[in-house]
Amino acid sequence: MTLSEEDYIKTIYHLSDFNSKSVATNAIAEQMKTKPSSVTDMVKKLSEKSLVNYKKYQGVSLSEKGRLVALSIIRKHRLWEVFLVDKLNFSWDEVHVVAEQLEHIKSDTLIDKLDAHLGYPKVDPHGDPIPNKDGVFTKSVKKLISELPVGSQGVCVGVNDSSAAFLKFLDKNKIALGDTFKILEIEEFDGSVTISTRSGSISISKQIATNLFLEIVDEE
Amino acid sequence: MTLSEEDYIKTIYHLSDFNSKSVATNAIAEQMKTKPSSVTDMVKKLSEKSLVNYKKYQGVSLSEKGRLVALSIIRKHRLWEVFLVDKLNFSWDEVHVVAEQLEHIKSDTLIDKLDAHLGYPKVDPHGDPIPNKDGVFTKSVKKLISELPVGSQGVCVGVNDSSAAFLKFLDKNKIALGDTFKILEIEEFDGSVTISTRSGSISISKQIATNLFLEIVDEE
DNA sequence: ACAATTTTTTAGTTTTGTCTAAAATTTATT
DNA sequence: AATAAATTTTAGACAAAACTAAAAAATTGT
Ligand SMILES: [Mn+2]
Ligand SMILES: [Mn+2]
Ligand SMILES: [Mn+2]
Ligand SMILES: [Mn+2]
Repeated sequence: MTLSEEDYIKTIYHLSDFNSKSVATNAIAEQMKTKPSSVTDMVKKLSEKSLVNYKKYQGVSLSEKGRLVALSIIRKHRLWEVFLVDKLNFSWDEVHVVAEQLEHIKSDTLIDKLDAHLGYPKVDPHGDPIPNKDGVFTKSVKKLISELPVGSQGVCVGVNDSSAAFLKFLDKNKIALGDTFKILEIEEFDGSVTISTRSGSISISKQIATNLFLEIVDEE
Repeated sequence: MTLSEEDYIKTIYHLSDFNSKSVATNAIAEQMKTKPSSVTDMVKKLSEKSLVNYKKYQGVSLSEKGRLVALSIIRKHRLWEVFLVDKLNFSWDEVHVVAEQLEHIKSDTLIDKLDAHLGYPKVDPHGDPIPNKDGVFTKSVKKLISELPVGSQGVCVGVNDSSAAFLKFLDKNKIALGDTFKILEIEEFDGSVTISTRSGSISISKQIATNLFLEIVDEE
């Protein structure tokens, strides 16, 4: 597998919503910052290798083989992210770009030994689950703050938007993975939400509420 | 810089004997397992970027700029080798192939933090020095066992041949970096050398003697 | 010195992944 | 249902990095 093929497979996986549903050529092109005609060429090639299911004008979906390739790349990406944060003291908003490169290093031994060295982590620094060698991972029952009713309580376990800008914003506002939040009030007018934290209660905008995942502890 | 350009620069550096002397097209082709015509094409390209000095039919040498690029790649290669051995428990004969990939990861922050994490090592697992950020490194005064007279004593600090086969041979014969050896006898007939180790004295063939470096402690 | 050999370069292809422009197909609108 | 708009594919071209075959230059042997 070439680096480029791997990037296409990963993009198709993410756009198909972990659901192996059909993805549009234009969507892939936009995500990969390339042209639709280039996507068509590559999709044909991936189809030849039976990594994707493809019929002209019908969109593309990952085959089971392709899904396993995607999960193996995602496993590597997330393990490297854990390494960068836990061992090299990167902050969680810096690791993604470096992991984009490291995920393409080819060595099964390397990734096994890295996994062991990190103590077999289950999630990456953004709260996303790390698949095992066979592509199996536990999809946690997490919900966006914006989807929860007043009174819900849970542990912050992930972000929807993992851009450096958003992650920096969270750091500045002392919101971190592992924090426990309770929904105190939802403002109908603008969708902003008041939540309680250890250090008191704060109000977060609707935009923030739609980008933070809680793992529900208690739903009164 | 592309991955391929980096590999050419590194090869030219090694073939020029760390000496910026002129290297033959055929030598590069052989080392890189490619054809001389491909080398000529690439050398022209590197010359355009003033990474090498090149005149038709005159061979090629690294410019100062090219030398610094080479040292930066070698720095990365050797730091990753230390990481693989010290942190991930690779054995020293397995690390080279993986480091060949890792050396191309582009992130200054990454390599700085890796260096710190490893405790700023001075040499890699094969005894080769690690250049600092500015390309400065201490060239140790090491000599091949085959070049030393009877009575010499020194610490084993490096290998000339770093193939997996040779490194495995050393492990099997309980020869490791850091061991102290003394030259007891040199057999004129076949060039084999008897050396004393902690565990007794052993005889090594001429071929081994020309591939092990000692840092001289005492030369009687 | 000059012919033979070796080394190096040039010229012309190939493969991978990209692009633009145009054609084909599907989807949306009246 | 017909037309307009958007999406997708095809056709043809290009840059990077490799190759083969042939030409040019340098080196070696007599
Ligand atoms: Mn990431
Ligand atoms: Mn992540
Ligand atoms: Mn090495
Ligand atoms: Mn080494």
